[in-house]
Amino acid sequence: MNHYDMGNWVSRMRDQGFRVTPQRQLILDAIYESGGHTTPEEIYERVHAKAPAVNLATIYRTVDFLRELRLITEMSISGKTYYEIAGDAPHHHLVCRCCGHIEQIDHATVVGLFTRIEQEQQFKVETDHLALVGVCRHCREQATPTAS
Amino acid sequence: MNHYDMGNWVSRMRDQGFRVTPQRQLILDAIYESGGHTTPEEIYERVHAKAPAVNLATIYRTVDFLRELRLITEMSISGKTYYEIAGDAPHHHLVCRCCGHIEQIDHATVVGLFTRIEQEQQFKVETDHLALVGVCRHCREQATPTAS
DNA sequence: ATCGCTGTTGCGAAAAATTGCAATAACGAG
DNA sequence: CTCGTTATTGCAATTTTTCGCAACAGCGAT
Ligand SMILES: [Mn+2]
Ligand SMILES: [Mn+2]
Ligand SMILES: [Zn+2]
Ligand SMILES: [Zn+2]
Repeated sequence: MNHYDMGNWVSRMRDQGFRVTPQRQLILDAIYESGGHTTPEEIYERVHAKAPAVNLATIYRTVDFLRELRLITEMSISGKTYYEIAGDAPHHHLVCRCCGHIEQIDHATVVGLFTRIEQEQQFKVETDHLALVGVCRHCREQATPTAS
Repeated sequence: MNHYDMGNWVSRMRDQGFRVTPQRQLILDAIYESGGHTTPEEIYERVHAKAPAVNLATIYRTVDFLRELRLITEMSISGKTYYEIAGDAPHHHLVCRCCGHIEQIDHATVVGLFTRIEQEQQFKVETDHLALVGVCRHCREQATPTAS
């Protein structure tokens, strides 16, 4: 037993016919230890430090695999792709296109929209990591001298 | 005069110190003619048919440029990047992760969330092309035999 | 119409991400 | 524990996307 709910996903993985490999554990660990949003390249470096034999292609394949299993979430910010451990409570982000600052908002803020779409369109929204781009409070003040 | 509001963006481009080149017109045309969401590769083929000399690198650079000018919108669906002419009214999409079907929803559906975030967090959301992933009506019926 | 400044492009090279395939190893059965 | 099946990995080759830079060309000024 290490951290998060390891042991849970181990059996869940095996039950579905997938295999629990040291590579998958290392990669999941690396994402977890990175704390926040991390890139395949960062994951690779972290894993490579412990296990130099692990190939970069395995990183790409595995993050995709872990995402499909919903153990991690994927987010694309200005072209780059980031991964993060999927906690029990989903969260989302506001990304400032001026200063690049990223702030977090919780699921409750957006879930109203999701349920309304589900009621009106019978479409079950499952997005668990949204990135809304815009202008943050600080940059708005700066950009507005007096006018408008 | 051709279509959309050409002539408007031409001067807007020049006013900002950018140049109106045949490549940029061809690429904008290609995206427009594609109708819906299109990829850099598709844009390239379309442009290449008319002007074989245009380089693929120019496609990538130009879609980025046009996106910054907000003449087109960028959307990432399951890893792939798509572009589309930015109409006067923004719209968004519901993407089914089972069948891949994409349906459109209009800005009014989501704008409530945006204004609420603006009021509560002073963050001005400008996202004009959201892709919400989930399960469409059809796939939900199929996947639910009787239970739950 | 010509000139000069500098934003853009084409081109080749580099970097990032994906894929096919043979070798490896997880893990259920005996 | 040993074996056999087959999911997974490492590796090399491909494909996709980005980058540096010299040549080119848009466009304002003359
Ligand atoms: Mn996050
Ligand atoms: Mn669209
Ligand atoms: Zn900002
Ligand atoms: Zn569907």
